[in-house]
Amino acid sequence: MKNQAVGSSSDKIVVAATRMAQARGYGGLSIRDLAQEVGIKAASIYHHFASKADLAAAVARRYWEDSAAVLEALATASADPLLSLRRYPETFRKSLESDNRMCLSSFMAAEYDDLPEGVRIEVQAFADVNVAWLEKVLGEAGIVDPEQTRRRACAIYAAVAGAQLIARGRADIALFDALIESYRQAGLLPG
Amino acid sequence: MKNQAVGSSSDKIVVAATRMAQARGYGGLSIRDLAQEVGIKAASIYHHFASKADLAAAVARRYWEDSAAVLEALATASADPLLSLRRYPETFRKSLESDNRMCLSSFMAAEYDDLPEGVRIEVQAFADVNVAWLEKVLGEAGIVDPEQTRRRACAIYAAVAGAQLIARGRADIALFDALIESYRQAGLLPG
DNA sequence: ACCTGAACACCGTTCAAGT
DNA sequence: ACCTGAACACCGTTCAAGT
Repeated sequence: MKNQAVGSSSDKIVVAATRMAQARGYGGLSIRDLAQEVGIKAASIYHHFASKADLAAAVARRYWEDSAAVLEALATASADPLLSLRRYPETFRKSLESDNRMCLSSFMAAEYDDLPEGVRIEVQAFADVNVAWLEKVLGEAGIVDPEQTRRRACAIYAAVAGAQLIARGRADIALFDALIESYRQAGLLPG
Repeated sequence: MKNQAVGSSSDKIVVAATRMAQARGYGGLSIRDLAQEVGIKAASIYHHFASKADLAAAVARRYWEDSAAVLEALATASADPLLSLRRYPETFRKSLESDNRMCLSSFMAAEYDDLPEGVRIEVQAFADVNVAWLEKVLGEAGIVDPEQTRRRACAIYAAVAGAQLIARGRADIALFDALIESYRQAGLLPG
């Protein structure tokens, strides 16, 4: 389940790199800054990861794995699928609460052109996980034409990611809340 | 109206920088690459712009000015506000059509933490222009509770930007079209 | 196994010097 | 006015050398 023992050097690197990438993206992920934060030299990072691309791929993989676990927990915690749907935007809100950070996968989607292949795959996996979860919960809720659940799941994911992006651009978490509420009023999300 | 004469060196720099920033963001905007594309040396860029921040601010300002003009033309071209609304997503689709590029303002919203103050202001102006246009056209169409037009305008802008971001992450313009169509079916955009 | 200093080829930026 | 070569302090990365 865990790829690195909690508290190990590799683990500390991944955790710090995740936070940095959520604030500055793949391009802004600085090996030298990262090393300083972990308390080692830049060259030592390469003892744990073969390259920046490898590190970022590990970071992105762990990111979607953790996200999948959070969504799973959310679905089992609230027996009512409608409540799960209602709480879905909270997973994106949490990033903004943490110093206006954003979803690593959204940031890296923007950086598509400069993304190594191995990172791209893990970034897309995050989207897959979110859409699959939404599709399942939408199906259980039965509020959408069965033939449209997947399309609606994609739409919700894209819209929530967009709300987070625009709110980050203003460092305004209240704007995120207002956007989600507008989605509900418009009928994109269940009220 | 125009800040640089068309065809001048400054103009060529801004045009090339805009395309580069739409593909690689502010951080990925390389002065050396840019100079090479324009056919001068990197140091020469600084004869036209005091710094990378100044150049990026000029780029972002021109970007929202051009965008405002395009939206104005769209509104006057189609007398029916519902038709204007229907065509609004096309303005975001065009970036994807151009080698999977994205909205400069969306990319830079992600880069919020690393954005110089002068650039931030112009980036936010783009959002303001889009929301104001949507608010006006939504009002004319009269399809939304008058007290909710501004909130709905924000929601549409955020959702369309999100659709572009997610479609770029897959280099899949058909996904953008599907997302916009889903927004219409869900009721966020008029059918 | 884990870390490091020194080096490599880059980057944005500055500046004195050219035309 | 416009451009440039050379330099500055950075960057990701490599590697031989340390423990």
